[in-house]
Amino acid sequence: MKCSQHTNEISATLKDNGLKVTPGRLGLLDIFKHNKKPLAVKEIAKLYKSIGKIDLVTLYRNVESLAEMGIIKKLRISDKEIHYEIPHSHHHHLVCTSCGKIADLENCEVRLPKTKIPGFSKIKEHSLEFFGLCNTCDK
Amino acid sequence: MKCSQHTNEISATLKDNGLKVTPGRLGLLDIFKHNKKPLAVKEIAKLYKSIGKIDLVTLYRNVESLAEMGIIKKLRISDKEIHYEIPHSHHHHLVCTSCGKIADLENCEVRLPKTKIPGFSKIKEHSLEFFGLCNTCDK
DNA sequence: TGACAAATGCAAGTCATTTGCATTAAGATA
DNA sequence: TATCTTAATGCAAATGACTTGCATTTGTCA
Repeated sequence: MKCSQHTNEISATLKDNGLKVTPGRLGLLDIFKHNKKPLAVKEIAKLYKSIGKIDLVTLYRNVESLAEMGIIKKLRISDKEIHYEIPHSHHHHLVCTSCGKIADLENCEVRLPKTKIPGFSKIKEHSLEFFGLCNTCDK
Repeated sequence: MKCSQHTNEISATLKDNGLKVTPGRLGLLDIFKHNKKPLAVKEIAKLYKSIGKIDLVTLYRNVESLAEMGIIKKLRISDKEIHYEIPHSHHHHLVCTSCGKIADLENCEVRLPKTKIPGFSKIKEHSLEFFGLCNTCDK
């Protein structure tokens, strides 16, 4: 079964990083698995209600620890709140600066530089975001 | 004189956008002109002390209105606060996820896509940021 | 199974950013 | 230049995302 296989994989990753496998974390990952778009913690909390109960604080802590181990990615695309998403196919985002709507931008042909930057030893990830107005707000 | 010429230019831009030319705004732009790196509002306030007095709230409001008219660029590179910078030569940033240190990344060879995105009419700007650990934090 | 550290929930705190409102000052007009 | 209109400013207070402290619960592993 693909699903439990995935869960086992996740459990293994959690353990590898010294994190315990808890219902709270599995539920969180389940939400990301079924919502492949950037989610703010408040949105996650709303989605969480259908699968169980969890404290906002725990959500903040779990989301942060999962981001640290690279299972989910932290996105700084909003002025207000941090978003997280599960990395699927390489993509970027388009953000409406008026209403905050976020669209995925697939098949981006960006070439990233392999430049060595003095003063920085480890580059873990990058983020490319586009900002503008969606059709609704541009009126 | 290059300096007053620049100020006149700025004044014109302010007026064109229906904004009044106030000492507060000119001082703010002066700071950006002399500090070509991302600045958080708190840092701006500190720099402002040497040229005059201004309320933090006014700073927030001015920085926002200048960003809206494209005189300065809003950067979402920190988890904690918004940064602004005056656009100089096209560049991106490298951010240390541990201490928050920011480095400019010049001569970036990124090719941006000319893709048309459904649902979005106007794309105003983009931002490409790299996240990692600086030499100091990577120990 | 029992010990132990990590995970959780609750209450309270922190801090960047925003809002309301009365006052001041730019810029247009007479 | 005096006046008028409206945006800009400063202050106090509010908002809201996120964090922290601490007591309790629960995975994990010997």
